[in-house]
Amino acid sequence: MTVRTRFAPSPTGFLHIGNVRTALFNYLYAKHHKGKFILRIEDTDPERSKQEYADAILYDLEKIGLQWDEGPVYQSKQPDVYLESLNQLRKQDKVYPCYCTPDELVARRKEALMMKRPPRYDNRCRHLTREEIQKKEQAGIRPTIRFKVDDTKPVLVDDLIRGQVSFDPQEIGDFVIMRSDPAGKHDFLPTFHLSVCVDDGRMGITHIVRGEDHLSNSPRHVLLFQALGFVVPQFAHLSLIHGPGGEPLSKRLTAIRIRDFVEQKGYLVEGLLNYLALLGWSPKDNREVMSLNEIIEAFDLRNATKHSAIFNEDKLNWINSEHLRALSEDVYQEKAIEFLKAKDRQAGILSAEPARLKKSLSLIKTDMTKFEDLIERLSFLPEPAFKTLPAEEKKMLTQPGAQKVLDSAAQAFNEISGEGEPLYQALIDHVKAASQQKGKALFMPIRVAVTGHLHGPEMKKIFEVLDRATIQNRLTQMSQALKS
RNA sequence: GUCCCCAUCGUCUAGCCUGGCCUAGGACAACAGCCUUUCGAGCUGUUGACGGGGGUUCGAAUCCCCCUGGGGACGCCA
Repeated sequence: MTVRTRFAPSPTGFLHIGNVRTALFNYLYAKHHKGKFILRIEDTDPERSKQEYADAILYDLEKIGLQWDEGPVYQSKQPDVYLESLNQLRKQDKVYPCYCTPDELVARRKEALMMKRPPRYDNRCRHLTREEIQKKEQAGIRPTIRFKVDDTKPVLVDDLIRGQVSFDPQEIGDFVIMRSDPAGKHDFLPTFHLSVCVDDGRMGITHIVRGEDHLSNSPRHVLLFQALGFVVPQFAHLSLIHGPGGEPLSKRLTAIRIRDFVEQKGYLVEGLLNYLALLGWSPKDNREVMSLNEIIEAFDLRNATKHSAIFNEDKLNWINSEHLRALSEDVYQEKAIEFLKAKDRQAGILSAEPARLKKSLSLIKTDMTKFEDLIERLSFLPEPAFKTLPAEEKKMLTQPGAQKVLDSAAQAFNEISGEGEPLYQALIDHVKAASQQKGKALFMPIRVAVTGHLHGPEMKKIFEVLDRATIQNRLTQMSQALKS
C-alpha cells in the first residue's frame, strides 16, 4: 500500500515554525516510504479564510522545498462532496438538526464549568419531536447538524507515536458537523470535523500526522470515518513545539513567517529543515548534521518523541553554520550574493568590485552562522567616514595618540612598498616607531580608520582584500577628517 | 472541573519496549585554558540530568501504583 500523507493548513495566517514542522514530518514520512505528500487547503470557514494566506502558504512551502505531489485541494471549491457525505449520514440516521443558539450554548458551557461539570453538549436536540422541529423551523431558527455519538463503547485511537489511546464516548457529546447559516449567504458550511474526514477518506490518506492539539479530536474523527464507511487512517500526533520559556509557542515566534528565516535572516533551507527535523525526532545514532536525503532515509515516526520540545535559536544557528561550511565555494558565493541582493539597502557591500567581494566572502565563510551575519562581517568593504562613525569608534579615534598614529600611517606609504600582509606588517612596524604607541592604542586607530569598526576580521586578512591604494586613501582621509 | 498526552544535564536528545554492559552517552549553550595585538572562528578541557514517594526484583533511568509538575482538549475555529 502506498503511503499517502497530507498537510492541511487553514489559510488564516502565515506558515510559522510550528506549522512547518508538521508539514515537514508529513513530507519526510511520505518520502521515506516512497509515497505521496498531498496539500489541502482547509478553507471551510469563510469568516477567517483568506486567499492571500493560501497563496502565501503555497509560496512558502515551495520556498523551503516541501514540494507536494498532489493538490492543492481547496475545500471551499467542492461543497458537493461534503453534501453528499452528509446525505449519506442522514440516510443512516446518524445526524440530526440542532436549534440551540450560540448564545444558549455559551451560557450552558459557562454554567457547566461553574458547576464543575464537563462543559460538553448535552445532546438535547437529539430527541426533538417532529412538531418541535417544525415549530423551530417556523420560528426561522436555522439549525446546525450534529453527529450522533454512539456512547456505548470506548473509542480507540491508534497512534504511531503514543500507541493506542482510549476515549470514553460519554465525554464526547454530539458534535456539529455542519454550521447554521442565519444570513443565508452560504450553500453549505461543513465544520472541519466533517471536511477533514470526508477528504482524508476520499483522498485515500493512509497516515494522519498532525499536532498533539488534535489528539482529542481524533476519537470524533474515528467515529466519522467509520460512519462514512472509510478505512480509519493511521494516526500520529506530534508533540508540540514550545517557546524559549517552555510555554506554548509564543506570539513572538508564531509571528515570524517561515520564509523570513530564509529571506530575511538568511538561513539555508537545508539547515532550517535539519534543525526542525531534530525537534521531536532523532535518528538515534547521535547524528545531527544531516542532509535532507539522509533525514528522509533515516526517518521513522515511531521514534518521534512524545514530549514537547523548545525551539532553540542557538542550536539552529549551529546546525546552519555546519551546512554553510559544507557548501562548495561556488554555491556559497552564489547564495551569499543572492541574499545580499535581496537586502538591497546594503548597497555599500554589493557595490564593492566583484573580485574584492568574492575574496571577502571566502574570508568570512567560517565565522558566521547565517547570511544575515554577512552584513556585519563585511562592513569593512564600504569606505568609512568619520562623521558617520558609531560613538565607540569615534571615541577610539579621538583618544590621545590616535591622531599621531594615523598621521604616521598615512605618511608611511611614501616609504614602504608592497601589498597585503607584508604591507600590514611593515606599516605597523613603521607606525610603532614613529608614533611611540603600542597595543590597542596602536592597532585600533588603524583598524577603525581602515574598516570603520572596532571589530571584524583580522587586519592582515583585510589588507589582503583591500588594495594598497584603498587603504592609503582611507588612512589619509581619516587623518584629515580628524584634524578638522 | 472532566478527559487525554507527557516528564533524563539550562536546551535538543540517546538509553526505557526486551531490567544488570549506565560510576547515564552525544550535541548546543555556558565556563576555563590555548591560539588570535579586536570580534568571531578554531583547538583542549570543565561544570551539569534520571521530578518526588511507594512497591516488584538479587538488581530499576528502565516494570507497576500514587503524587507533583507541564501541555492539550472540552467552539456553529481549524
